[in-house]
Amino acid sequence: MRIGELARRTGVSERSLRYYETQGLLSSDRTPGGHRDYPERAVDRVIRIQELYAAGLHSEKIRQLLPCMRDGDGGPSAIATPRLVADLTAERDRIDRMIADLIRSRDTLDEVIEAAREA
Amino acid sequence: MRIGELARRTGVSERSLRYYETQGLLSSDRTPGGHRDYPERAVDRVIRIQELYAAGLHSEKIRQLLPCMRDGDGGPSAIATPRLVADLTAERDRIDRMIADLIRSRDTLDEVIEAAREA
DNA sequence: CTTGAATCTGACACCAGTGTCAGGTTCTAG
DNA sequence: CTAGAACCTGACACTGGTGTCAGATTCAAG
Repeated sequence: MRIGELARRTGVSERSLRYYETQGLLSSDRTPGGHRDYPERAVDRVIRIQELYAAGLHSEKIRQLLPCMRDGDGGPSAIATPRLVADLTAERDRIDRMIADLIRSRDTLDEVIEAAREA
Repeated sequence: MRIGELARRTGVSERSLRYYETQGLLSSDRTPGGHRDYPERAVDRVIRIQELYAAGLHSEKIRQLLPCMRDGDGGPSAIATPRLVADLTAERDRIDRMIADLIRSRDTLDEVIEAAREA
């Protein structure tokens, strides 16, 4: 599929999709004229990438991580090195703390919203 | 207490504490010489502010929100306006989606980490 | 009083993913 | 063939909370 459709289906801008490519996160075939052509499984991959970005991982970590992930069609094509596992474990713990923080903030908002609803 | 102690106890840099003040999020008394002097409850407030920042709220929203929050000593000093409630509800939903995304990313990392541990 | 630690203000830089624009090329329906 | 939509590359800017530095002032212990 073309970049426009991929953008529409993932909710990620064309700009970002091209950026992902420069970062080695996303590859594409090219038409004879040079237009990008993506396989169906690019949709899942882009969504994963977007989620990982949202989780605060940087391009480089995502790039290292991607080959170790279970892909849409089949198992992972690589196993994380001990070094990478250590990094990812740290990221995991950071994400855990982030989730806890977000829950507290959500509770705070709920409290204020509820107080206003009761008034 | 002084800004150094507040920074230590909250884990927020002095730089950020001063920035919060310029944004109207945090007030302080001043010593005759001009040094900031914080009350004990500033600790909780700073932590709340930090959490809200981490949740993606901008200064302006936090500034509007703070007076409506239940403080350490007593109820809220203001009730959110309908306009603010609408904003906060949108933020709340955004945070909900963010939490869901984070959980997916955490699961992804766990999978990769586990795969490496088994290997 | 002295001295070192702590604090003050103001300014500059950064991060890194994303928005946007320009100017040109490719694709595809009619 | 043609027109318009879609895509290409490259470049510039932004965002906004935070790090950091400089130079001056204040605080508190000896």
